Amino acid sequence: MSVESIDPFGLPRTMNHWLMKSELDVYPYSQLVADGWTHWDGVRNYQARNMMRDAMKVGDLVLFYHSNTKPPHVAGVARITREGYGDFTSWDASSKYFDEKSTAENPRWFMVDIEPVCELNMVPLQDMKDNPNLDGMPLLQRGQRLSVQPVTEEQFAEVLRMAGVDAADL
DNA sequence: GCCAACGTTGGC
DNA sequence: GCCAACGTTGGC
Repeated sequence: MSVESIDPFGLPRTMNHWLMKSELDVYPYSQLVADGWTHWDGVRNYQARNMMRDAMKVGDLVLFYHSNTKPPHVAGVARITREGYGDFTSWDASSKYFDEKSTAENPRWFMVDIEPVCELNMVPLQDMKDNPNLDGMPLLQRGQRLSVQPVTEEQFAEVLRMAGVDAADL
């Protein structure tokens, strides 16, 4: 079964699901709620960039994951509100994410905008590892460090179920 | 604090 | 194009 939405041309398409990592003490989910929306800047990994530039679509849902905390956990759901565009911090010389090879005319790095959808009861990493329904989820693979990852619709729904939420209610 | 995994850099 | 050195990520 696939979730469909309507694209600007009125054609149905399959919606994608994602997981995005944020360090709890850098940008927690509560900050996203307080801000209302944010641009997801500072990603400097080509695989992650390619997903943001090419694959993330408005309306796609995101598991918001807190890394570098005990326990690491999924904290909420977010939604893509703007598709990939040049990460302006990459051509801002005063930014720690500055990259001299990136310009506004020819961006090397991309970002998307997201907004909060709902906070979740914490779903700890260990609980996801212990759940056989999540076998194969990229986050749980050994050595997986990507800060932006795809998840299947089934995996997305299962994580929400673990938090006591029905994905169909979003 | 440790360290495994992995990406990037740069000499050759 | 290879690969050693180095830096980062991120769980533990």
